[in-house]
Amino acid sequence: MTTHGYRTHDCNYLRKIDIGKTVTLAGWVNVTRDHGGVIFIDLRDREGLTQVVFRPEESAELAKRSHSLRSEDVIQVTGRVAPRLPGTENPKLPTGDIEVLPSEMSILNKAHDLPFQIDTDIHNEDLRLTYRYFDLRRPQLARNLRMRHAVTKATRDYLDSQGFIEVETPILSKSTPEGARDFLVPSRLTPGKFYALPQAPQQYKQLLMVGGVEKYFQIAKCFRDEDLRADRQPEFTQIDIEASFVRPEDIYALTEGMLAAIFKAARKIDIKLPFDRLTYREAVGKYGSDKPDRRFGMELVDLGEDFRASSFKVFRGALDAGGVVKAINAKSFALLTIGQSDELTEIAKTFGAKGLAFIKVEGGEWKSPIVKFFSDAEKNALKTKLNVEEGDLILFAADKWEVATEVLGRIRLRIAEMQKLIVDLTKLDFLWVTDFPLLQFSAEENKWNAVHHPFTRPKAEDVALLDEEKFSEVRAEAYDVVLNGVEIGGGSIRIHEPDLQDKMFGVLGISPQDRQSMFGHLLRAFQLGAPPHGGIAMGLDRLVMLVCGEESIRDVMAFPKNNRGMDLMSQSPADVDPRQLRDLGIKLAAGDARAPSGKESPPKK
RNA sequence: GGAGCCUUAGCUCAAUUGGUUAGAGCGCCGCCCUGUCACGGCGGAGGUUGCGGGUUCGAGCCCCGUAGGCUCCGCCA
Repeated sequence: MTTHGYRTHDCNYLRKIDIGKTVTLAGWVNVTRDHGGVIFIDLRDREGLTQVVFRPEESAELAKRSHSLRSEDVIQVTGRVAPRLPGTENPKLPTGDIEVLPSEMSILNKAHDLPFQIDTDIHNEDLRLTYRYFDLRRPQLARNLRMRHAVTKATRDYLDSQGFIEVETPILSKSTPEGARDFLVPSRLTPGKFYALPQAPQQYKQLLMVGGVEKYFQIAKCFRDEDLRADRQPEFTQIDIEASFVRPEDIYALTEGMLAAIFKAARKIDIKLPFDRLTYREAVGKYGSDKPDRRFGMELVDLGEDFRASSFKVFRGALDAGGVVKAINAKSFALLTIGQSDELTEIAKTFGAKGLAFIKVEGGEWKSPIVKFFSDAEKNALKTKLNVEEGDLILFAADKWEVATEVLGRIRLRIAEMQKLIVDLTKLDFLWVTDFPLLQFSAEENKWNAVHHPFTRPKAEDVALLDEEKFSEVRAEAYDVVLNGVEIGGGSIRIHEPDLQDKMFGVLGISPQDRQSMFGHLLRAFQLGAPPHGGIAMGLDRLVMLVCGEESIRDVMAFPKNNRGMDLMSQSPADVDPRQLRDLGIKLAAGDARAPSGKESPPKK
């Protein structure tokens, strides 16, 4: 970018070759080193640092004024590029061979008392979020923003190269019954009615396929009114992709190519293609999770065959009831603390186990309350299958498949944290999880819900099961892409036939009237020449988080909200003027909502 | 809705496990310092230990409650 007046170069530009030039720089005072006589300033802009030196013998007046400079003042200096005195060069700085001797200096903006220092660690996230615009100057956040840009740019470039076009879809949209709670927007022009902010552009992207777009993508804002987490914000961004006349293989190849382009652009690394694939049954059976972290071992081992006729009632009973017996071997963890042991038991109970059976191998002995019930054959089976050695801790779960796998999966992850098993933090383990179940029974609602969403296609060979009402066995043409135990994207091939879609709505317990009022447009669209189609949505925030090595998506968003969904900087959500509510035909319920309390914010103009 | 951890100066943290006047570094203010690069030196200001209650001769520390923050479960793909 050319600059007119404010500066001639950025703060990471000048080198030896520029010595003698007269330049103008502008930026923030990073640090001052005031020697009483000579004063050094590290001037910072987003590109880097340049040392500026004020010397009384060059300009007494300037040197005097420079004493008042403090960190984060914004200044502009014009001066001569000079070599540093021999022996005072700074090899740590790219500009460390030179310095600027100003003949002019103006303070563009004075920084008053700082809420915290830019160059020190700060853990008070409350304070950081309140002064987010200030926190963004810290190198780490500045880097994250640029990394995010590199990711979205690589995404757009790659998808463009594959013939995809970016299409925007509405933010003011329609509430749908399935999925997360919607954010609602009252309509002034149709009082009493509401828009909903989109949880994802799902229906729109399918309708774009009906519209003949064939290859669509969008870097799309999505909104879900649910509780927050380190990796969940009420508004977040998806890389949303949909294509016509595709099979899962097409989506896999496209996604892998895109991720390769992203990691190449952002991190200059080549990721290994193609990704491994696990079915949902394999992933959960082996790792106790549908988003397995395979950067460490400790896999779940199935012991059903070995204990089918066991005299140990707990195991035998679980198997007789159609359940499973599984175990993990936490290598060299026999000496865990009481606290750790209690915590693991607590996890087991939280996720539905009655208890947590264990064997500690100490001094050549199997220390365990249950081992006395095992036959020699059973012990030998354990020893072989679990590779039991001195110092190991074996943990068992005997329950329904779903419970036993989840319990051990959660414990596996916690033990990996306790033992710090993930040593290589640069490792990237991508994989596909395929063949998800289509439906899941909700005991709470006493009905079947879509695991993915209601538009997901059942696998062709499982459609018959749908008619037989064997809902738990129906697999979906759906897939997730997982990186290091984090689900970074998911998608499916969709239903494009009105009768199949209608059948699906029926299974989900949506009445014929509701189908028409809520999805009539979609069903009609499917009667006007709908191509087979499918796609995927990638969680951009989570992806960038992993690219940056961060542990929270808040650190890769410019202006995130805190745990309670509040923006501490702008103090939103906030009261609104009563007139705004009146225009919308909204009355706050007395007592419940924090209705007008006398102390209101002044009316907006 | 539930569980865990946390809350001491503007920031990051200490406080000998219940003992006299709550300290340090950075930052801030003042003075000194002409080659530093986390410059240095001397001095100073800055605290209702989140808030409320209790136990005790005595509480930053123990107990109860409460607020806020973060992490997790529920919830959410």
